[in-house]
Amino acid sequence: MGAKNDEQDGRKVRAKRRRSERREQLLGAARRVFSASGYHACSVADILHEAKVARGTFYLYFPSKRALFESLLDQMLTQLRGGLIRVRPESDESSVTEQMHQNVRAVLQVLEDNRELTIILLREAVGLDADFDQKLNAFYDHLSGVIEDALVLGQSMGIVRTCDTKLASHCVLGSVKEVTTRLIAHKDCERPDLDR
Amino acid sequence: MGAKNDEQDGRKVRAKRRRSERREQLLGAARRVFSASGYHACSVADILHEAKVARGTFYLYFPSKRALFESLLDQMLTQLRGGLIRVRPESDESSVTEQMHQNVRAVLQVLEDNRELTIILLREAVGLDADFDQKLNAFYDHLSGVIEDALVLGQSMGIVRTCDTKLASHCVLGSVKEVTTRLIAHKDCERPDLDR
Amino acid sequence: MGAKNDEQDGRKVRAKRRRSERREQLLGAARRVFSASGYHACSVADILHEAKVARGTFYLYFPSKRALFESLLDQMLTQLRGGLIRVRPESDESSVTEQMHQNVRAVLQVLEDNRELTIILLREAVGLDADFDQKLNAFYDHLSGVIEDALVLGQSMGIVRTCDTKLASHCVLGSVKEVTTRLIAHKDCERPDLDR
Amino acid sequence: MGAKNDEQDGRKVRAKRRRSERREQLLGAARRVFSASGYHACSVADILHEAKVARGTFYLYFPSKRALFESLLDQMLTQLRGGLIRVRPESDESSVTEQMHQNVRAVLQVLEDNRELTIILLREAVGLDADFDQKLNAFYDHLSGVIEDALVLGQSMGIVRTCDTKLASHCVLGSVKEVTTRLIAHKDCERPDLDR
DNA sequence: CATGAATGAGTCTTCATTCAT
DNA sequence: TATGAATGAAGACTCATTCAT
Repeated sequence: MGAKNDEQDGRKVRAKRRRSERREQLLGAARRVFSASGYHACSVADILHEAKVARGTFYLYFPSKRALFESLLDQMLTQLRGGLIRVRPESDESSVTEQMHQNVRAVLQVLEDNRELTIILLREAVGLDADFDQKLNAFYDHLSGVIEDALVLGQSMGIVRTCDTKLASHCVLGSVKEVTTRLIAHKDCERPDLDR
Repeated sequence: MGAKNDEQDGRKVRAKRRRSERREQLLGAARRVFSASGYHACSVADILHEAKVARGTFYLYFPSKRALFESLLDQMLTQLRGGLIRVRPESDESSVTEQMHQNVRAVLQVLEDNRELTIILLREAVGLDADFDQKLNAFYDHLSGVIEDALVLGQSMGIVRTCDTKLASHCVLGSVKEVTTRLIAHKDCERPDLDR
Repeated sequence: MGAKNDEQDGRKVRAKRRRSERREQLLGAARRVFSASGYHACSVADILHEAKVARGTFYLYFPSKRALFESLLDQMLTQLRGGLIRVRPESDESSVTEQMHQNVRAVLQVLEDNRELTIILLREAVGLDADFDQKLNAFYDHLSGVIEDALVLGQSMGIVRTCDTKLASHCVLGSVKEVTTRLIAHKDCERPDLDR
Repeated sequence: MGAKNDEQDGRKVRAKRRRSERREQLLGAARRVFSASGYHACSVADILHEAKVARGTFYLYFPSKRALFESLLDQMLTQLRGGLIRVRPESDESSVTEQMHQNVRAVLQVLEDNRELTIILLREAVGLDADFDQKLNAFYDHLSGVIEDALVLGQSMGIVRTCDTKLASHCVLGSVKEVTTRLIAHKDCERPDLDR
């Protein structure tokens, strides 16, 4: 009996693994084709072809093309959020600056490691649809909030010039976006790590 | 004889006026629907409906949906370029800062006056198609060039901190884009005019 | 009074002349474009362009594109019928053969003089529409009837071999059509006048 | 293992059969509607309706309406070419005449067995488009070449009267075309097999 | 009479999604 | 679970014809 259960469990586990592998296979293919030709320019058929998977299989793993794209976006946002730390006040000034740099570096690292996803984030996900826009906005608000906190802290410690921190945070965010856009467009790998 | 020619000429002039009015009518309608639902989400039929114009009429003024969109984009880029002045070196320091502010104000003004076109520029025209991307990039390069010149000048006069001017220009550009995006999204009309 | 009537009459006559000139202008243009690209491949716009006439004007002279084509076809059939003579029995044998040759020559002459119309007759008017087909068939029946009569006569005089005259007439007709088709296609102007 | 492969193979074979059945279904429907109303007069929708097949299915089997028509035409030409034998010189005179008769009979047989395709060949495919014209011309040239060879051979054997064989071959071809046209138009099934 | 802007029915084609095997 | 044939709604675009000037 136990043996039979074990056997079943093993089968289930293996099945689950296979399932998530297939999913990943599709996500990877989608990442490539979306980043290459854009959401609208590429059809489900393109993804299928890239993933070497049959039509019906696609809909076994994702309810729609749109949902697949959403997964891709979420994947990106999660990774980005993961690398982010909230800058903590510390007695040591250098430590604070260091934390900020670390954040910037982390974000840039993720962006660079996932060039395809970055393209999708900055080019394809913009203006696709109201829901995506909201999701992106929420993320950017979060990001800009983190930045603002850091700036406020910096101001209180005298490291950062006095200014409208909210506005400034948007500027920082915009700067990062713009510079990244340039990077992925031009593939010049060198970028100075002095951001502001 | 002269009378007949005059008559014909008059007719031609009126015809030309009516033609450009119709064109504007279509452009206006397209501006509204594109900015509301995006390029892909809205069909030619939507524009037709908004403009209260028949199907065939559309193709009398534009060879394709894409071409109409291009006109819209060009319209925006032209306006934006028009408001821009190249910052000139002057003996007076305040004058230089003033010129830079003036530029920023001009750009923001155009953006604000054409909320719909701005949305199209910042949201819809991104990642649409290789040709559009190129056009946009060229424009942004131009813009960032103007900014860089101003920064270089500012540095030589000691107004601007020493830094990588190219990178800085991208940051400024990114800041403007991001802030503008926020503005058109949130409709909070007030924004400080101190940029950097 | 008489003078006034004369004046009016003169005006009417001139008007009528102008009218038929315009008509001819359109027919000529249509002949050219139809023979060049075929009925379906060429639009009313093409005819307009060739005739240098405005859109509305077209419908002042012809109720539809189809009607114009019909006029063209009728024009051709009339010309062809005109050149045709019914072979008459004569005592003189050579005279009969001569009449038959004359007919063939007349038809070929018309066909050659109106290369464009011939193309239309043999290529464009085939399979266009049930009505046209009927009209064409009627014409060909007439033609084949004339031929048959001649053959019967020839047989009774011992000039023509004994055979199914109806079938033979179709063969003669088919031969003429095929050879003509070759002629207009290859533009080799020489053709032997021995037909059977 | 073998079992699994066998299973797959079986499936593939059945799929291939179904595929060509569907294709035939569409070709058949197209044959009917094209021969009834002509290429231009009938829309893809008409074929769909006749074949009781969905819109998308059509484009799964043919890239375009034009391509489908081309398949139809090719089908006809292939059949016609298939029934054709090149007349071979033999010592026996009767054998040669017999070969020629056999050819004529074969062609007429194919034409009669495929009334719809014949209509398409003789009525619809004429003057459709430059490419089709070329294809047809090539075929007719081939045909007329075969006929000419036979005539030359006949002349050398004294069976056929002395004349311009090239011209005569066109006449024979034209005769066959014309007679066939009559046959499919009038549905009188009997025709004498003495052709010339 | 002449003009040409406006019309809208009609056509082909695409593609995300479903479903029988 | 995997497959891929079938589906049909939806889209862009054409063009013969009408009509106000």
